[in-house]
Amino acid sequence: MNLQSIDVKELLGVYECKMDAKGRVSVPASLKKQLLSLGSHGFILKRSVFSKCLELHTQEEWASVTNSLKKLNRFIKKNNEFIRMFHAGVKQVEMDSSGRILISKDLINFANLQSNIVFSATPFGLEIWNLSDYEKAVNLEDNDFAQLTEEVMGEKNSDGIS
Amino acid sequence: MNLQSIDVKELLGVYECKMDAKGRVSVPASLKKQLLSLGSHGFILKRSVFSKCLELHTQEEWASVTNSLKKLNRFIKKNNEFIRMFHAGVKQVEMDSSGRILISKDLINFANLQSNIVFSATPFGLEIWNLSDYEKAVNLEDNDFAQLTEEVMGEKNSDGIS
DNA sequence: ACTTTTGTGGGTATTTGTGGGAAATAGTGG
DNA sequence: CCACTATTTCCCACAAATACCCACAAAAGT
Repeated sequence: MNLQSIDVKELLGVYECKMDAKGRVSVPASLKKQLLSLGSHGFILKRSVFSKCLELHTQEEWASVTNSLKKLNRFIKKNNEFIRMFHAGVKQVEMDSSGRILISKDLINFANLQSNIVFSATPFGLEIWNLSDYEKAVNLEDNDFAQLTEEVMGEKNSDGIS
Repeated sequence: MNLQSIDVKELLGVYECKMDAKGRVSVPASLKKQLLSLGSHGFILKRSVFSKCLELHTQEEWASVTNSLKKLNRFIKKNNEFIRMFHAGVKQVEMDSSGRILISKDLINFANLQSNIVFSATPFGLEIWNLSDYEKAVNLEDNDFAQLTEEVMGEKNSDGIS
C-alpha cells in the first residue's frame, strides 16, 4: 500500500505502539503520513479535558482555536478559568529525525502512560492512551455502548443528528 | 527538538519547574526562547486579579495595557480604586545570566509559591502558579468544565464568540 | 529472496536545570 | 554616619534532561 500521496482532512485509525524508556513514541507510519500531509512538523500535545489521555493537534488546528479564544474578554473571571483549564498541560512538540515525539514526564504521568500506547484518531482529534486504559474505556462490559449509542445518536432524525 | 527559530505571536505551553530557596525560578527553555523572540529581557511581574497566582508580561504587552487604562476617567472613584488595585504588587524583573527570574518575597507570599512551580502560557498571558494550587484550578472534579464551556463559549454565534 | 521502510534501542555531546559561595547592593536601626 | 542584616547579583560547578546520532531487527513491499 502506498500512502505517500494520500491527502486527508481528518485523521483516521487506531494504532498500538510502544513508548521507550526515554518517553519517546514513534508515530505509526500511516498516521505520520497523514499528519505530515495536514501540515508542519510541529504539533501541540496536551491533556484531554474529560479523560486521562492526551491529545495531539497540528499547529494550524491549534492556531485557529487560539484565534477564537483571543476574542474572549480577559477581564471576565470565567473566561480566565475556561482558558486555563482548556490549556492544561499544553506542550509544543516536534517529531525527531526518526519520526518520534517526546512526551514530557508530567504528561506521561497525567495519562498514566507505560510501554504500550494507543493512538486513536477520531473526527474530534487524535488521542493518545495507555493501552489498558484505552481497552477499559472502549470495553463494552464496562460501558454500555449500546445504551450510549441510543442516548447520543438515537434522536429524532434518521441520522441521529438533530 | 529545535525551537531555536520559532517565532511566536503568543506564548504557548504549560511547564512545571522549581523555585530555589532564594526565590529564583529558571524559565523553561522553550518559554525562554519564546519570550526572547517576543522582545526584551525585561518583564513585568504582578499579582493576578482573579486568582492567587502571578502574571508575567512583556514590556510591550504592559505598555498596551497601560494605554487602555489611561483612557479611564480618573475622576470616577471606582476607576481610581480599580487602577490602584490593578497595580498592586507590580514589579519589574529581568532574567539573570542563567535565565532565571527572581520573585520577591511579597509575591511569593501572595501566590503561595513553594518549591514546585507551574508556568502556564495562554492567549491571555503567562501565569505562574504553585503546582498544587494549579492542579486544583484545572481539576475537573473541582470545576464544572462543561458548564463553564457553555457559559463562556455557548453564545449566540456558532463559534461561541459574540 | 532481496530491498526498503518502519520500529526500537542506546551512546554521547550538548543544553538545561539546580544549587551554593561570595561579592555587591540595599535596607535598618542605633 | 556607621555597623549590621537582609537581599540581590554574579559567578562557577555539577546533575539531569534532551537532541542528535547511528545501529540493527522486524515488517512490508517488490
